[in-house]
Amino acid sequence: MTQSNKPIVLRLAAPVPLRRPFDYLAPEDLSPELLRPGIRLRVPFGSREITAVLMQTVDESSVDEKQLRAANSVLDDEPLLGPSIMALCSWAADYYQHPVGEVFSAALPKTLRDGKGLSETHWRLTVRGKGLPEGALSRAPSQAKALALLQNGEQAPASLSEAGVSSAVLRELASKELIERCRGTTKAPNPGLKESGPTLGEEQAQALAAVTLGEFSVHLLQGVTGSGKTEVYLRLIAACLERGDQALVLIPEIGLTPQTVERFEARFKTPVAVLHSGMADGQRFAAWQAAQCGSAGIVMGTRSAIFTPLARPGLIVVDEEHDGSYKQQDGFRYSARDVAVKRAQLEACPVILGSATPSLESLENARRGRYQHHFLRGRQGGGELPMLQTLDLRGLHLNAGISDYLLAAIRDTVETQGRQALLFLNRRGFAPTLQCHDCGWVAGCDHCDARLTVHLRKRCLRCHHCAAQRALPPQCPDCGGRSLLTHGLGTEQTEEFLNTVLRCPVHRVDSDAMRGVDAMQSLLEVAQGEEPCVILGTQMLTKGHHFPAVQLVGVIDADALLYSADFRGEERMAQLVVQVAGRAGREASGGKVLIQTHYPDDPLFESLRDGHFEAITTSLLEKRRSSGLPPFGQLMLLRSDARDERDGEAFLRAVQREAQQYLPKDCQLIGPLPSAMPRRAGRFRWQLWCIAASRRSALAAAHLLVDRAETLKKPRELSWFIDIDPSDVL
DNA sequence: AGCACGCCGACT
DNA sequence: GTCGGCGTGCTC
Repeated sequence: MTQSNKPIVLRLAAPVPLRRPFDYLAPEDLSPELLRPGIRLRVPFGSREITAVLMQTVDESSVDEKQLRAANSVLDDEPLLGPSIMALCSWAADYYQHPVGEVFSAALPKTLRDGKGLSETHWRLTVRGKGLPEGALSRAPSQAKALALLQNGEQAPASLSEAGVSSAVLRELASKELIERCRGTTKAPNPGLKESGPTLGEEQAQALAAVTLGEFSVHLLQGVTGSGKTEVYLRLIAACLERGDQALVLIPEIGLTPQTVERFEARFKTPVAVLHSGMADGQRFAAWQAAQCGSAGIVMGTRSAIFTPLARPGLIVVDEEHDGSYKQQDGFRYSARDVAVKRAQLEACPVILGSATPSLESLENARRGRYQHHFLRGRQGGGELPMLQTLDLRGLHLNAGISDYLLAAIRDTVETQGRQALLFLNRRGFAPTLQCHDCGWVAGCDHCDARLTVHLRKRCLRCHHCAAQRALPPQCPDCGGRSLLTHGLGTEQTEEFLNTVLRCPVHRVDSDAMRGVDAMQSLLEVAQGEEPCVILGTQMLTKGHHFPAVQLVGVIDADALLYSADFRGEERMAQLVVQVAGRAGREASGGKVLIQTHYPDDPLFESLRDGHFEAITTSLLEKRRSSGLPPFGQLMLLRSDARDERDGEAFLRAVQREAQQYLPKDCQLIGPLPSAMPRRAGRFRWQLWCIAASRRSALAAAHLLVDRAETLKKPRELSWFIDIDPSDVL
C-alpha cells in the first residue's frame, strides 16, 4: 500500500478585507516543526507578495490543492503571537464578523505587519567584552561603568540611559567591539517599588483580597472619583509583578495624559511600556516589543493595546470601563473592554473593570454573578461627595443658557471664595442654528441632514458631521435680508457672556479651543495653579482630569442629553453628571453641583440629587429588560452607506428577506430604518437591526446576515458593514 | 484593500 | 497610432 505523502497545508491570515483565511503550501525544504502558529510568512498573493500570519497547519485544504501556491519564506523562528493571542484574534474575527487578516493586523505593529524583523534593541557584552581584564578601561570611567552594568546580562537602552549611560558611550564601546546589539529577551520585571502607597481603607483592602492572581475572574470595581480605585489597581499590579508577571492597563483615549503614566512610573521600578494611537511607528514598535519579550512589567495603553502580546500576562485592568472610547467606531468595531474579559479568560488571569459609573452591561453581569462586584463608597483623604442640586429652569430668565441663580453661584465661587467653577455644556461653537429673520431661511449643510453651527470666533459656519465649512454670510442668501438670528447655545456663546459679567478668566475646553498638543496641558497647569477661574467645556472635561480647586460644577443643559435619539441617552446622561460631579471638591469639602433642567421632577434627576446612582441603573435596567434591549438582548446592526437615497434601503430589505427564514427563533429583525441623520457627508445611511435573546443565536444571526450581505449583489457604490454590540445606534 | 485587465478620449 | 482614465473582478 502506497501512502501518498500529503503536503502540509498552511492556513494563513492575510491582511485583506476578506472574511476567510487563505491556504498555502509550506515553503520548500522546511522542517515542519518551524511552522508554529503565530509566525509570519511572506507569500505570493495575486501579483504581489504579502506578509501573513500562520493560524494553523491543516491536513487538507478547503480549496482544490492544485490552486495552492507555496509560501516564499518564513520570517520568524519564534511565534510573535502566542497561543492566547492567536485564540483571541480568531475569537474576535468570529464574534465581530470582521476579516481575520485585519484582526490579526491589530495585534502587530506596522513594522512587523510590513514584514520587517524584530529589531535588535538591547546591548550585551561581546566575547571580547567579557574577557576584558579588570581595570582595562580605567581612563574611561563612563565606559567602564556601562560595561559593569552589562555584566549582569543584556540591557534596554532606556534602562541604560536611566543609569546615566549616554548613547555616545555605547557607540564608542560598540566600535571597540566590546558590546553588541541583541534582541531583548524575557527577563523578570523588577517588582520593586519606588515608593510605597497610602494605607488602604477597609473597602479597598476587601476588594484587593477578593482578587486571586493566577486564575480567571472578572471584578467590577465601582467607586466614585477619589475613592481610591487607582490605589487598588496599583496594589494588584504590585502583587502581579511580585509573581514575576506583567500587568496590562487600559485607559480611555483622552485619559492617557502624561500624569496617568507618571503615577505608575513613580510607584514602580519596572519599565512601563505605553501604547496609543498617536505614537510614531518606532515608539509603538519599541513598546510592543517590550511587552512581548517581557522587559516591561507594566503595559499601559488605549483601546488597541488590548491585542498586545505579553510574555507573562498576570493581570488586566480596564479603567473607566463604561467609557465610549473602548468601542472602535470604524473598521474593526470591537469593544476593548469586552475583548479584555475574553482575553483574561484565555490567559487565565483576573481582569478588573473599574468605574464610578459602570455600564449597564457590566452591572447586569455583576448582578448575575458572572462578575464579582466590589464597592468603594468612601472618598480617600476625607473629601466629601459634593452636594447635587437640580435647578428648575421653567420660566427662568437665561443669559447664554445661564440662570441668574447659577451665575450667582459662579460669582460666589470665584469672586467671594476665590475657588474655581467648572461648567459643562456639550455643544461647541456659538449657536447650533443661523436663521434669517425676514424669510425664515436656515443655514443647512449641503452634504448632511444637519444645520450648520455658527462659529463667531472664526467667523464661519461649520458642519459638525462632515468637513463642510463656509464664511459667515453677511446677509440671507435667499432674500438678501440683513437680520440674521442665531438660535440655541454653544460653548463660545456662554464663554462670551461670562467674560462680560465676570472679572476672572474663563477657559474654554472643547475640541476647537484644544487644537494644539499643548493646549490641554497648559489648561491643566492653570487649573492646578488654583487661580480663581471658570472652566467651561464639553465632554472633554468629564474624562479623568483632576481639578483640585474646583468648588462648583454647573451642568448648563442637562435636558439636551436626555433628548438623545439613542436608547442609551439616559444612561449616558446619568454617567456624565456623576463623572462631571466627581470633578468638584475633590480635595476640599463642600463642593456643589448644580444641574439646570426643565424636568426637576424626573425620577432620574431625583435619584441623582439623592446620590442614588444605583437607583437609576436599577430602573434603567428594568426598562431595558422589558424592551429586550441590551444587556437583555444582544444587539447588532447591519448598516449601509450609499450615494443613492434608496439603494441602501433596497439592499438591506433584500438581506432581511433572505435572512428571515433561516433566523434563529429568538432573534428579531427590525427595519431597514433610516439612520437618525439619514444623509451624512453626502451619503445616505440605513440600518437593519437584529436583536437576539441569547449569545449563541446572536452569533448565528451575525453569520447569517453577513453571509447574505456578501452573496447578494449590490450597487457598486454601496458599502455595508456589521456592527456587533453597537455603542451608538444613530 | 491592492492590483491587473479592460475598453474609450487627448497627446508625443 | 499610444498613454491613461477608473469600472470590475480576483486574490489560496
